[in-house]
Amino acid sequence: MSWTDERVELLKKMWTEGQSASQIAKELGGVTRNAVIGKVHRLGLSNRSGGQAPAAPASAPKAEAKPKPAAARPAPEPARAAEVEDDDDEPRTTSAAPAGVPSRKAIVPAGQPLPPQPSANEISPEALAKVNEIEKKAKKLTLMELTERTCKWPVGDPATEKFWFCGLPVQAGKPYCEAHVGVAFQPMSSRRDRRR
DNA sequence: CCCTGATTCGC
DNA sequence: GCGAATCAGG
Repeated sequence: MSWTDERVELLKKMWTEGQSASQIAKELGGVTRNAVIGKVHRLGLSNRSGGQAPAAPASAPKAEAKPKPAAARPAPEPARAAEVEDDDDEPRTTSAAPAGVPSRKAIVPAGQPLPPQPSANEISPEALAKVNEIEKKAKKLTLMELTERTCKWPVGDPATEKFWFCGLPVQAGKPYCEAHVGVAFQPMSSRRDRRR
């Protein structure tokens, strides 16, 4: 595969959107993430545009050159339904998942395990905010698409069609992504202390 | 281990 | 210019 105009554009677009090199590579097809990264560099969009690279004299051994793209991202793009096949014309009874803590106001079949309900009470507002944030980027995987390393946090009502799993990459050996781990594993109740 | 981007260097 | 291999970090 060669870097046609279109492909380069898609690359730019996705990179700007904050997609990872591997995701871009997957989307483009026929290239590896290395290829993508290499191209990104050649195109000179490794760092955020606008700002000029601070003149880095060859004599300066910049040990902390970490132009992390993440820091470059000005604002998360609004979710654009691209690859997700969402063509059912089905009436959205529950409507799009409000995102946030998996809510199940609707009917939950008896006997069905509820989604991980974080004790419904005091959860770091920050953690919740974080969850809301990342759920916009959720891959919205189906049960079948889950792997050992995709976040298995359920969103929506299992009884409806509008149900999916976060699907973002988990980090350690945890079942959830970073954000969801935050609300899933609460630090044990700060019980004054329970000396052994 | 999984992932990320960064860099190098033969092609 | 390209990208696999490698490096460096989380």
